[in-house]
Amino acid sequence: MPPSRCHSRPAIIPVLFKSLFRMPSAAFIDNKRAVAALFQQALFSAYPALQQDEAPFAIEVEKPKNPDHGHFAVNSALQLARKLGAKPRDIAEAIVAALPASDLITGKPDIAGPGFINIRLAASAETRVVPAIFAAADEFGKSTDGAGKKVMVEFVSANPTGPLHVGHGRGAATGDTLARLLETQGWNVSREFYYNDAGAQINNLGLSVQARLREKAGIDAAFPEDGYRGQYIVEIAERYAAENPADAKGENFDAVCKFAVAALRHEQDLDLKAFDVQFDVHYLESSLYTDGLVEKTVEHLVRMGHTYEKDGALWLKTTDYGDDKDRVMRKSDGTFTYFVPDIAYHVTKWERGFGRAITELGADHHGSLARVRAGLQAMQMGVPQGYPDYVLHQMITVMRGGEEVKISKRAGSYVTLRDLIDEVGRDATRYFFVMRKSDSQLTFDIDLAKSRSEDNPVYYVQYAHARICSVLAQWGGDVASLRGADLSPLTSKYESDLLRAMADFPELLAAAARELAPHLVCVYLSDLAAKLHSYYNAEKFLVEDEKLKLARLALILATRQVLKNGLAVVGVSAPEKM
RNA sequence: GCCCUCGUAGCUCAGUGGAUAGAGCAUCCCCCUCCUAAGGGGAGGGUCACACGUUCGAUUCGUGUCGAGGGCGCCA
Repeated sequence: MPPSRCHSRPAIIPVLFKSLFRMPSAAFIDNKRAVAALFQQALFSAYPALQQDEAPFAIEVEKPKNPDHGHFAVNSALQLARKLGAKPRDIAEAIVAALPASDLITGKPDIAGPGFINIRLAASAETRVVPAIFAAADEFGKSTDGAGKKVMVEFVSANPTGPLHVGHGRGAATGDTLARLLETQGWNVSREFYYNDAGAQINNLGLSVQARLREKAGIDAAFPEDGYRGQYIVEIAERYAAENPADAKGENFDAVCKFAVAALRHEQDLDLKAFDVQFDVHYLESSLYTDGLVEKTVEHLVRMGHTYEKDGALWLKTTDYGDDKDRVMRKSDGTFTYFVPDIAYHVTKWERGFGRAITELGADHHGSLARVRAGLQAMQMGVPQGYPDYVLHQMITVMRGGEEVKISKRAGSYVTLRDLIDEVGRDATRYFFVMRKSDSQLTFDIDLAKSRSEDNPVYYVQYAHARICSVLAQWGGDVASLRGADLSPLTSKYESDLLRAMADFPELLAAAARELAPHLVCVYLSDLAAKLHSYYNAEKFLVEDEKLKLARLALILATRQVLKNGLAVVGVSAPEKM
């Protein structure tokens, strides 16, 4: 296991405490809460009876998507219309009339449409986010809600039977971004890779390599029917023969298997490193057998009484826990089915102190979800019912030359993760995989990604960052001096849009982590970049008016910080030049 | 047949219990004597698959139908 991450882990704790004291990102959220509190007060003063309810009505403040509707909107008048037996607009009038004076809000709230109350913040409240960003810097947007609790994110978990393909790439990008997201929320995250290095697949791998060795040695041998036909098998065979001249025919089957697995694991590790994905732990399925955990798990399940013997096999009554049919645990030939080590593995997650675990899988494995959960419940060892959380990513359709490329290890047709990283670039590949909701299918057009890489959305976001760097460089002043800039000249629509978008960042990260939805970060970044580009084209930053210039530079400096922080969550670089 | 996910612009995809459903690409028209045009502004393009229900309000929630993908083996 790579030690680097393990060593860096303890550093999280002081960071948490530091940010707790600073509360860097609380500024704008407080605006929202303060507005809610004002309206709560107004509501109870206009309708005192509401306060007497056992569950008093709570004001909800939301952000309207249409900017013409102000910074915040309150829809309580609509929600209360029936209960109060009054027209929504009349209720809204009464609430607004009862509103206490406050320097938070500018002007009188509008009553619009069917009964929305639209609120505009005072400029001083709006710009508060900028100094908050400067103070928190790389920590802006983070939260301590996770309280340092342990969570494991298991992802990729490819069998060591071939190179990583595009599907693994999607899993790697999704899982790693999830891990980064949880870290922003103060969780103590461990990234884990589970190797299915036991069982029929490995046997099959060994047979495939062996067949190529025999071919090489001029022995007429049939290639295994379900064998792996990829070119990489031939290469492994060649290397095996070169490094083991005494066994050029591959008669030592165990040695061939070990060699092939080691070679493929090494390749996979290199690919993941190139993708900037690092694991804390690589867990070997084979160790579950050698450590006796599979046997132990089976014995425990039998003792708990959710098993039975039938047709010479041992069955687990997964139907007791919501599965649609019972599952065989031990086959009539005495070997275990794959889902037994799966359960044993998840038991170790719980026993290793992970109160929360997230398993990132391709959707083609979703069948294992109900079985593993059922198995954990049948263990009756206090594991919560929904353990572990699952994030499934849908299949990828790969297009090349206008035609679909069928991904098949056995047939040998392949687009590897390495191909994408080499041809499209790490940043673009990661961004592309994360920008789509993981449970919708995505089409990866290789030609488009390669030949028109400038159309890739990641450049749009990175360009915004680079543009800001360029402006600041031309200004040539001391960036630190912008920290205390007077922000009152920031009054345009573009400036207000940027301020509001940046103030949303902490909530966005919290929501993306809560929903286990990394793509929301990309959606956000793309939106923030668009606001910067619009601003750039509409206004000049390096203007004569010194006060205005410094205010604008402070604003884009803050924007650069938020872009950088967001890109870091997705694992994409923030270049200073492009 | 049963289970899971999805169905939103020509294409690839976001989004939401609320006000006029968005972006990129593609098509068309504009914008660099000016901080990077890898950019911006504008036009066209939609029965949010369909039906019924819940709701003051449904594209969003529920049920059903249709369509796409995946899973349903003593394979992993």
